[in-house]
Amino acid sequence: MKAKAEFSLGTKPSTLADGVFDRIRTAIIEGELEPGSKINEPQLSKQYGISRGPLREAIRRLEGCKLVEIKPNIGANIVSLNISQIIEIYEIRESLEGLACRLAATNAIPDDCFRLRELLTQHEKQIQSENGRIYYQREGDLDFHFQIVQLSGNGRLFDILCGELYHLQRLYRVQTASEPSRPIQAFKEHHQIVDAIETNDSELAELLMKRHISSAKSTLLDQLNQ
Amino acid sequence: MKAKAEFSLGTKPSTLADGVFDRIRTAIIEGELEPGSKINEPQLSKQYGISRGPLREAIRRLEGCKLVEIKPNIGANIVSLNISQIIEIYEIRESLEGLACRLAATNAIPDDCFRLRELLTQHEKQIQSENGRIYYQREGDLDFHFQIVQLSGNGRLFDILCGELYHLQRLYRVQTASEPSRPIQAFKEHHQIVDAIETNDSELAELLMKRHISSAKSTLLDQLNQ
DNA sequence: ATCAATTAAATTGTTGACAATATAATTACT
DNA sequence: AGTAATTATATTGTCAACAATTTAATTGAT
Repeated sequence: MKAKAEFSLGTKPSTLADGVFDRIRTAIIEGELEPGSKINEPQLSKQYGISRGPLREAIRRLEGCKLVEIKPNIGANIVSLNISQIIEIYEIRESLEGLACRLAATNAIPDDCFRLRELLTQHEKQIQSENGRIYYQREGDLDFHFQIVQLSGNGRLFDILCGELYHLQRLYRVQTASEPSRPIQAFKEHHQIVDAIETNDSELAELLMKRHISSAKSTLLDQLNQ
Repeated sequence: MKAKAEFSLGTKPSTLADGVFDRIRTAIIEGELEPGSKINEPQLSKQYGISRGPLREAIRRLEGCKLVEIKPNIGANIVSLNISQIIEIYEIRESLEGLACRLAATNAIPDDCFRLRELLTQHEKQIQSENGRIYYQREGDLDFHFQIVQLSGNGRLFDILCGELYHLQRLYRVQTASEPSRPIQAFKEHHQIVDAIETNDSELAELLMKRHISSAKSTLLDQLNQ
C-alpha cells in the first residue's frame, strides 16, 4: 500500500482514473498540453503507467468539464479558445463576479477583510520586485478574485468561476503568452473593492468589481486593435 | 449499417458511450432516475445492451457535467439538490439572465421579437386550456428563457444556463413535484421583457429579467416558509 | 511527376476476464 | 436474543485482447 494521499483533505485520488484526471487537468491548465493538440491514448497511457481503460474514463470526465473535445473514431483534442470566446468569458465574469462581490460584502467579517488586505500587501511587494514578476502578478490577481468568490458563500458560483472560467482564461494567456498590462491600476482597484466590502457596502462592491473586470476586458481589446 | 442518425444535425451518436450518455442524461433530467439513487453498472449495462466499458465512460462524462457524483470503490449517485442549492442557482440565473437579456435587446432584430411573441401567444393558450396544464406551463416558460439566451449570442452563457442550470432546477421540480404558482403574472412579465427587447432598451430588459427571476425565487421561498 | 486506388500501420471503440473492495448473509459467541 | 466475527456474494476497478475505423504509406496508372 503506497503512501498516495497527495492532499490531506477533500480529495479522492484512490482510483487511477481520478488520479490521471487531476494530472491531465493541471497539465492543460498549466499549458503543458498545448491547446488544440491531440491526445494520443497509447502514448499517454504509457507515460502515466496505466492502461487505456482508466485513461479513457479520465478523458471522458474532461470532456464533461469542456476541457477536451472528442470526435468519434478520431480522438480527443485539448480545447482551444479564440479571442471572441475569451470576451464571452469576460462578459460572464463581469456579471458573476459582480454578484460574488455583492454577496461577499454582505457576508464578510472583519477577519476576512484583514486577510484580503494581507493578500494585497503581498501582491504589492511582488509588483515592486523584479523576480518572477509577471507570473506572480497573474497568480496574485487570481488569488484575490478567488478569495472574493469564496466569501460569497455560493458554492455553485464558486464552481463556475474558480472551477471553470478562471482556468479557461488562464489557458488562453499561456496560449498567447500575454502579460499583465495594468498591474498598478488593478492593485488600486482591488483596494477600493476591499474598502467597499469592509463597510458592507454591497452595491458599491458590486459596481467596482464589474468595472474592474470590464477594464481588463477593454485592455485586452485595445491590445488587439492596436 | 443501421439507420442510426437519431437527429439530423449537430449530434455525434456514433459511439456507444455517447449514445448512452445522452440517454442517461435525459433520464436524469426527466426525473426517470431518482435524485440521490445509486447507479448499478451491471444492471444499466444489461438494460442498454452494452458492456461496462462504454457505460463507465458515459458515467464519467456525467460526473464532469456534475450530474452524478462518484465515490471511489462505492459507485455513482444521481445528484440531488437541496433547497439552498436551488436558491444559489436562482441567484446565478438572476445575474446571468439579466446579462443575456441585455445582450438580446442589443442584438434582436424584428423577426426575433416576432418569434418571441408567437411563443408567448402559444404559451397563453396553454395557460387557458386545462389539459396538460402544468407540464406545458413549465416547458413554455423554459422555452422563453431558452430563446432569450440564444439571442444573446454568447455561446458560453448558453452552455452554462441552458446546458446546466436549467436542467438542475428542472430536476429539483420533478423531485419535489412542485407546480408553477404564478403563471399569469409570469406571462405578463414575459411580454414586458419582449417590449423592452423590441425597443432595444437593453438596460430595461436586463432589469425586468432580473426582477422576473427574483420574483420566482421569492415565490419559492414563500412556499417553503408558509 | 501527379493523382487515385490499394495496402499497411496506427488509433480508437468495445468486450470479457480477473483483481480489489465493499455489501450482505451466515455463523459463532456471550 | 443480540452482537461480533467470518464467510459469501455482489459491485467496482483494472487490464489485455480483439474489432472497427482512420491515417499513413505504397503501389499503379495517366
